[in-house]
Formats: sequence, C-alpha cells, structure tokens
Amino acid sequence: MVSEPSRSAVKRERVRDYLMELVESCAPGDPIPSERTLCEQLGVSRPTLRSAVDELVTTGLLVREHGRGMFVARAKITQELAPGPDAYRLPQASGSWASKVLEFTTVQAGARVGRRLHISPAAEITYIARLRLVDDEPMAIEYLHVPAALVPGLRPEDMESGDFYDFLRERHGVRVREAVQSIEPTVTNEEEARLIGVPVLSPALLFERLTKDSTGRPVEYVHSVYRGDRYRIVSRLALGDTVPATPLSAAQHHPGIPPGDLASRREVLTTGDVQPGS
Amino acid sequence: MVSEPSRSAVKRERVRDYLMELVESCAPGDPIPSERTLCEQLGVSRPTLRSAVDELVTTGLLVREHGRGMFVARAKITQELAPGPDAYRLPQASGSWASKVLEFTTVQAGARVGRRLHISPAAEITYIARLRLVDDEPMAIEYLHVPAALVPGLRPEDMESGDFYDFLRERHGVRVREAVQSIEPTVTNEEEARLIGVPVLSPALLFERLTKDSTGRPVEYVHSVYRGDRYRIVSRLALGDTVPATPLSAAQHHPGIPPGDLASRREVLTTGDVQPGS
DNA sequence: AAGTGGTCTAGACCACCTG
DNA sequence: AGGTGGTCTAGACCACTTC
Repeated sequence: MVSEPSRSAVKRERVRDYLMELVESCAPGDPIPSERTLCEQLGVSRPTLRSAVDELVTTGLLVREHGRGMFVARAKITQELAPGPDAYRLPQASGSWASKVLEFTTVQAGARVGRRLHISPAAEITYIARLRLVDDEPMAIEYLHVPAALVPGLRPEDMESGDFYDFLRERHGVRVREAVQSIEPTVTNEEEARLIGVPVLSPALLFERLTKDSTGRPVEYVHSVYRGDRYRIVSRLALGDTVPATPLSAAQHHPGIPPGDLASRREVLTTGDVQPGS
Repeated sequence: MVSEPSRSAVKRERVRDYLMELVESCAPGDPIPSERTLCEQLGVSRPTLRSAVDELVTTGLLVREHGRGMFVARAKITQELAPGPDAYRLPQASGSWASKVLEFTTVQAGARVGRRLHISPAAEITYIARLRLVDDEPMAIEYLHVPAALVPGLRPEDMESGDFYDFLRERHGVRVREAVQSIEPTVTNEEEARLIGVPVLSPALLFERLTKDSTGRPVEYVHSVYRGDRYRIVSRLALGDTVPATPLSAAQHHPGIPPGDLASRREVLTTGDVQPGS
C-alpha cells in the first residue's frame, strides 16, 4: 500500500491475493482450478504458484488432496469469536473426548525428564503417547511421563477411558494438587502432523505441564501438541478493582491471561471450553 | 525409522536433518555455510536447500540475514520450562513493557466491530494500533477498538504510558469489570511479521478480547498478535479435590487450562508472566 | 490413460552487505 | 567487485486418484 521500492511487489503476493479473492467467492469445500491451470491463467511458473498456495494452506484457507485437487477449507482458522447477538457467551463443553494409546512402555527417565520429575535419570518411568480425539477426530497428541513406581500395574486400557487423575487417586492413592503449565505457539513437525492429521508446519499449541501431588512430589510431566485449526482457549476474566489493588509490583504485566494493560487486580473466573472446528 | 515405501525419503528431509545436526554442533549466533556452499556439499539444487532451510527458520532454529548469511538462532523456540533445581517456580515479571502508537484514528465501527461492541455499524470508534515492546524489543502488535463516545479527548500519548484501564476509570469514569478472551495459535502474515520483527509465517499467538464495564456495556474490543519465539503463557493450576467435585458434567474436558484428564474441580491460582527469549 | 498434486533441477536475475 | 540471500522460470519425473 505504501510506496515500495518495486511497484508490483513479488509475484507470489499477487498470486496469493488473487487466490484469496477466489477463495472468498467460493463456498467452503468448493474445488478450485488445478495448479497448472492457475499457472497459465496467472502467467507464473508452477513453483511460484505452489509457493503462494503453500501460504494459504498454512493459513488454513485451502486444503490440498493428492491426485484430487485443491479445495476451499471448511473451517477457517480464524473463526468468529461468537456469531449472533448472544456473542461472548462462553461456548459449552462440546464434543466427546476419547483417547487412543499409541505407545506404552517403561523406560529410564533420562536426564531431561528425570530433572523435571525430580527423580534419578536412571529411575524408570512409564512413557505413554496417546492421541486425544474429539468426536473421533484427532485433536492432539500427548506424551506423558509418570514415575513407574507411582503406578504399578498401570495398563494401556486405563489410559483410554476415564479421568487419569481420578484413576491415580482411586487406584494408587495419589492425590494431585497443583500443576504448572506453559503454553506456547508452535508449528507441527512431520510426526505431529501425521498423527493429528494436519499439514506439516501448521499452527499448533504446545503445552507442557508438571503436576504434583498433595505432598509436593511430581507425579507427571506432560508434553502435548494441539492442532490450531480446531482448538482454541477461551477464558472469562474478572477485572473488577474490588480488591484494593494488592500492589504486587507496580509496573507488572501479566500477559498469560490478559495481554492488555491490566496491571494487577484481576482474577480468572472461569475457563471456557473447546470450540470444535467445522 | 519405520520401513517406508522409498528408502531415502525426500531429499528435503535428508538436508534438513543434516542441517539440524550442524546446528546442534554450533553455538547460538554462529554462522553456517552459505546456501550455495551447502548445495554443493549436499548435492542438491538451491530451491531444495532453501526449502529445507525454510523449515528450520520457521521452527526457529536458524535466522537468515540478507546479504550477510545464515546463523544459528539465539533463542530456541522451545526453551526449557525452567532450568536448575528451582524449576517450576513461576518466572517473575520480567522486562519493562512499553507501547508505541502506530495508528490513532476515529472511524465508523463497521459491521464486524459494531456487532462485537454492541453499537451501530455507523457509530464512531477510536481505532488504535500499537506496538507492545519489552525491553525495547517488539513483542506484539495490538489493535484496539473503543467506542469514541466513551473516551472523548483521548490522545495517542495516553496510550503509551500507564494502564489503560486505570486511565478509563480516572479520566472517563469507566470501570472495567470482566472480559472474555480467546487465544489461538496462528502464523504471522506480512504486516504482522514486519511490525513485530519476525519472518513471515512464524508461529504466533492470536488474542481476541472483549471487555465490559460494570454495567455490562462493552468498552473495548482488542485483537492482538504476540510473537511466538519470545512469548509464552505460564499458569499455575490448583487441582485439589477439596471441593466435593461439583459434577458439572461427567466426561467434560476443559482444555483451555489443563489439557489432561482434569474433569472438573480445578481452579486457576495464579497466572505467570513473560519468559523473555534470549 | 489422463489429470492431479509432490518433488527436484539448473540456471537466471535482483537486492543487499561487506571488502 | 564479489559474496550473500530472495525470487522466479521451464521443464522433468514421481505418486496418487479417477475414469
């Protein structure tokens, strides 16, 4: 828009903008012309065309199907927060969650996991990789690490139904109390992409969590990757300054929840739920 | 690893794996050989080499500098949750936040924003685009939409210092009370990439927030994009089942905060803070 | 068999940075 | 001037899907 060195910008951008308009004039699921056809129409080479398409695929506007063609994506990656007049009502719990255990072994903790769980690197842990499904569609891949001594006799089936924390309490007398969790954006690698059914380098959320029991002992270290096109975090924040602003530290900024100017005095009321994609 | 149709997989993967090993054997900031040199060493064409490098740049392992060369990235995108024995202590507020107003205009709300703010599409809003900086490094780009009637006489300078919510209360008698916020992973587009200083298609977090005052009237709609390589959400979760498990709905799953099996009975204790990148 | 997307090549030109 | 990354081309072969 602003005066740029070159007038016509890069071809890729011109092609991408053309495609974006094309997509907007189509209904979700509609097929669009083939790569070779588009190349001819737009007067660009196939790598150039493909590079522009790559961007729209990563952004979530287009999907490719080998041997079939390209289609307008069904669920836009950036969906409306909530349509209609009742906007901003928190979405209800939706979809039925299930799990599928992909791997279940006992291995030595190793340096990294041992340090996290506060156990010896040589101590044994139960390592579980499981797919998390919503309405039978893959939503996330989760890697759990639990000290083996804590869960003797744990079976893969135990990880496919019910609440793991309930299970820990009822079967092993372990009462979880607190967890520290981090969330960061990432893009999928080959393995993750294959398992959760999205293209490589798609936007995703990386969670890491360390959970401790009532005695402060670490009981699980979890690493999981959630697909970005169907998963979203919604939270409801209380901002009232009813509390006389316990001055934690004047110029603090707590972005985890509200990345605005909210200095202190706010508290989380409720955490929302999944908004299924399509 | 597993038996694949073709033995050698794609060249891109072979090149990428070679580069990843190369990166691991280097210190952060170290230069790596030029694209043309690597092409010759690996026996691939330049587009193929570049495609592999693209992946590592998106992943945050490499950085390119036009005319200078390629370097091992300083801050790894997936950093340790917390090093050392005191792991999992929540990071303290770090860095000094500042803002730089890039755009400040009064415009008509339009259909989308009007609907969100519950005002007429023809009503005027103050539209503010501002860069959020931490230690003078760009961290996020934020787009605010505030009904103009609520903040008569607001000046750009007012948005560059202090807490906006404090300002609303003291200068305009508006007391914010609650907000609904969504967080989703995304990738940067050209504009966002340029403004926050990362490559196009880098992982990022997209926030949307609607804030209401004590009378339930919407006072701001904010859309912001945080860079993924320097920003992370850390939260501390209370999982104790002290509450007799108010059964909201048996098989519910609330991933927004703890994407494990936490059915109900959990509550957010504290929200963490920024972990500065390098 | 014919069309589609997936991958790769060899070479070209440009813009940028460093001597 | 010479190296670096940034972009683009024309053409080739493969794998997959449909008819």
